[in-house]
Amino acid sequence: MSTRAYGEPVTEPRWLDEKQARAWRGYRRMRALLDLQITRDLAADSGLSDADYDVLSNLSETSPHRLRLTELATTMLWSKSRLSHHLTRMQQRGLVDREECAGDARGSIIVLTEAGLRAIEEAAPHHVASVRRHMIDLLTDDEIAALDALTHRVVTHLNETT
Amino acid sequence: MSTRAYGEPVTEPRWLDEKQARAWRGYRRMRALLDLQITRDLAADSGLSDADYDVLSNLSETSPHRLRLTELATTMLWSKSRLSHHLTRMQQRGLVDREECAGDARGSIIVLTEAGLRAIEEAAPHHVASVRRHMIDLLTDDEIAALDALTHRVVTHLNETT
DNA sequence: ACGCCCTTGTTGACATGTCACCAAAAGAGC
DNA sequence: GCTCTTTTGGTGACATGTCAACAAGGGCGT
Repeated sequence: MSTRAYGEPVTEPRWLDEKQARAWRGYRRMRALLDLQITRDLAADSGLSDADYDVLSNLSETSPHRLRLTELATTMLWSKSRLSHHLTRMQQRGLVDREECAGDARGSIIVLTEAGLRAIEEAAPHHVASVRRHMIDLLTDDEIAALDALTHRVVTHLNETT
Repeated sequence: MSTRAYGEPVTEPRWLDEKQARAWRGYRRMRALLDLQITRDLAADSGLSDADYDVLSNLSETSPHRLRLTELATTMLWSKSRLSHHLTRMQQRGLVDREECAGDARGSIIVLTEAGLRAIEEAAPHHVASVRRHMIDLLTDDEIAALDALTHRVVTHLNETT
């Protein structure tokens, strides 16, 4: 006979075993600490926030340094609202600009300005050094390979989960 | 003779090689997608935010279900200010309570309420299932071990960087 | 052309996080 | 006991993120 009391879930939850729990907690802690450190480095070296850097980085990787707002939002996994607000602030600082979209009067094309380009070009070397120092250079080749494989599998799964 | 122009950095930045870049981008993307998904699951299953869950989880893991604010903040890597604000909101929802600290009149002891305990106990199984579904169960034993080793090494390094 | 529905980007209200500052109390040195 | 410094937790102003609603335009069928 079952010992399950009224209201208890039918299936006993499958808790994480010790190794899984260690890995999960380690991931969470690394995530938090790495974020703090990289944010600090970025602000100290370049006066940019993570969000600023991401926007500039994505824009600078396109050929004519411009993207539709929706496209940029999708790439960055941001809501259009969040991006619009953030771009307004970056525009006031002269890092990006908005252009009208030929062929779609609703459209807003986000352009990397000269100042924005300079900002990301100056920030990038410091940022890469920071990423190396606090993570990449601490890993073996095998670990880099494992991280690559594992993260891409999880990403694929999450993309399919819509 | 050097071709370094005036103002250029003395040392050429060591960019990431292809494998490192793939791993780094994969990590960043997994981080973002996993966050979104787990936040969604948590809200849908339990009506809690990530922040709520973290607070409740840390409190529930202590013996008498209470912690000094500073201690909790340190454990969570949050600022005292952020924690204080968040606790005020959680207190209004009845999930936690503040007690005076015997022996230190400045002190604020954060207590998990009955409602808070119920909330975390109901949320936990769903949350673990979510973590499994979107990450842990997608990894091999070797990958779990690699993740464990790698994250703890990075965490140790970051802790030493003060 | 017209009606209909979808997409686009923005906005304002509100939730949350950050930062600088503060009062009160604890702790250290004398 | 008495300064002086540090720690503690909180607060308000402000920066940032979320959410729902919106106006304006595109695209489609007829």
